[in-house]
Amino acid sequence: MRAPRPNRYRDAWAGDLDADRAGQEARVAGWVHRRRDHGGLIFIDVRDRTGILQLVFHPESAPQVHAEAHKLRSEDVITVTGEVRRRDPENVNPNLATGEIELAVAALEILADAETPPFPVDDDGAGGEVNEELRLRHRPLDLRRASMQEALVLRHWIVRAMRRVLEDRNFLEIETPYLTRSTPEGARDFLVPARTAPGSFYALPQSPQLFKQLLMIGGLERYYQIARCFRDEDSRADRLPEFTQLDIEMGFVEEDDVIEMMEAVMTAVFATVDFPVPPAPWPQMTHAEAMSRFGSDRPDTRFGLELHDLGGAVAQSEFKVFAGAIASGGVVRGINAGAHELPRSELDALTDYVKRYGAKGLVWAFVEGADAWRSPVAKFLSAGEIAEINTRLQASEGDVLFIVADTAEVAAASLGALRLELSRRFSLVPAGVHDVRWIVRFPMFHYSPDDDRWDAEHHPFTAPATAAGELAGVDDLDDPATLLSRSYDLVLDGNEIGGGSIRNHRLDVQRRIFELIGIDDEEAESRFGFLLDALRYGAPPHGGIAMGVDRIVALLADRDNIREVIAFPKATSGGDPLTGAPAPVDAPQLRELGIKLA
RNA sequence: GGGGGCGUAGCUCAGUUGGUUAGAGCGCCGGCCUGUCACGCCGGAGGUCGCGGGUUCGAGUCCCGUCGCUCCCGCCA
Repeated sequence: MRAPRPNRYRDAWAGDLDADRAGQEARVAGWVHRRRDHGGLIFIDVRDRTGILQLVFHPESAPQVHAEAHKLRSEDVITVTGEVRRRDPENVNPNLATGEIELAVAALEILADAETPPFPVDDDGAGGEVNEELRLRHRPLDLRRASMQEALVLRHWIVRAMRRVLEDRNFLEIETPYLTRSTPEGARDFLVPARTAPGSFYALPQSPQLFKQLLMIGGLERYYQIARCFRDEDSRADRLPEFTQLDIEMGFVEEDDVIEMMEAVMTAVFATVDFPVPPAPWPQMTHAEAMSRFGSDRPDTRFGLELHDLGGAVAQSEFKVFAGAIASGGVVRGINAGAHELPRSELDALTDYVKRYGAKGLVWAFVEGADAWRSPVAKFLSAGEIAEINTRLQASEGDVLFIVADTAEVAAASLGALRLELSRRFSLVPAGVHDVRWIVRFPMFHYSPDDDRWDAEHHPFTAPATAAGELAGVDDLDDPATLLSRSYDLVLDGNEIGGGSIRNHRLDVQRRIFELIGIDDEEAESRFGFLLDALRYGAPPHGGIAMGVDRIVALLADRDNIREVIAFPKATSGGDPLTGAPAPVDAPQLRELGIKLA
């Protein structure tokens, strides 16, 4: 790291000093990381952003300073001046970057006392993980920990790599509004009451989607933005109400143009942090294939255990669970988990596991021969049926099979989740192996039984594709069930890290899509009139993508939670333990906004 | 909205079948210590067992409720 401009507090970073400075005077500043007070000699580890440096206080050479150093405690803020000394060989600490040197302190100034911290600030101390709410409540202290500093530094380098590639390719960084218009559909909006229009509200953007399309229509081809997005939905380990996207849109492009651009961006990101992935171009798998082989639209393809259809083998079976599922339009699908012996308790646990995804049950079977099983359902199946299932699952003696009979959606969701659970139990993902791939051609619509209508799978601004993969015109849009979209998601090791699509630049197609999802002309005009207007005056073909910055950083930093790579995250509940947000506001504030609490 | 896990000292945790004065490691405070680096040794302080109610002769432990954190399902165009 570049040396700091010398000032009253320091002329060197603690973690940067090395033997080249031996014999010279240096001034460093930082926090007391740890003290080892021998009564005579006192050792203090001082810590700044760059690392740790050992200070030595000698009683003879600087008695007053030595006496002062007795008072130092964890997290006190100090600045010291002294001579950089090479350590004797037997005193070198190989675990410390600055372990070959130390600073013999001649002058000490305590800049701030610290109360005893509520939790240890060092990562390598004894004890386990500190309660996360406590960490968030004292986030400034928590941020001093090496693991948090590393994560935020990594985040900086990742975003920097993204910007560099985009700037090399003539992208413009443009900001879009945070106070915007609510367009319900999709996630719940965060609302902001408008003082100047009582009863009316701004909404915080769920994404800059419409604005970036308007930028393309505005001729500002090639836009990007590191954009904060807001969705008022429940949190998860990889999902918070407030999150960051790398948002991109390009004019005069098709799928391949966006994909090639993003492969360049992500290749730079992976290289920056030495994350080993296969070289681009990355494989493209259709959504249909992903669902059928892996039961997921973000498949982890680093291990097998693929799903296989067994419907043909059991449609006529005496076993009503299987035959009935087929008869009522469902499916019977299974996976071969390989040769494993599982106790009944684990089989029961796996059954409970798939029930979370809506499955009514889980059929398990241990293969004992070409047409023989040990299984609770073996007696309901003919030898021929068992043999056919074994063949379809490529099963051999000793393998354990899992089968679900249900609707296509439930079978995919439960077996897709089961395969991931089994991969954890059996440690099936090889260490150090990573997989990046595109999932393309999502269905344009999905049917929502609750609302009895078709909803956009991605969003209603996505361009439809015919089954042949052609750009669809209005005439092709009559059967929502069969329509695909010109969309693409980027998946890393089974995690969706980004997604986008080619958009509708033709007014007639856009209107037809609104119609198909139950938005009539009047409603479309009132809610999206500004977009439809813009489409009237010459919109270029355009498309783009949005990447989940928090997720990308968490995966590359090997954290299992995006809160670990965000400086000031919300807790799972949506609250902020640091500031206490959300919090009640004064009555006058509410009055001014024309709001009366129920 | 639903399900699982957790909540005991400043931190991380243990606490058996309900039974004497609730423990450990780290941290903290005091003393000793001149080559440590998770320094060492000796001594000490520190508890609303998340909160409220109930059962019981007796509750950290059992029951009901509630709050907080967390993971998951729903939700997330």
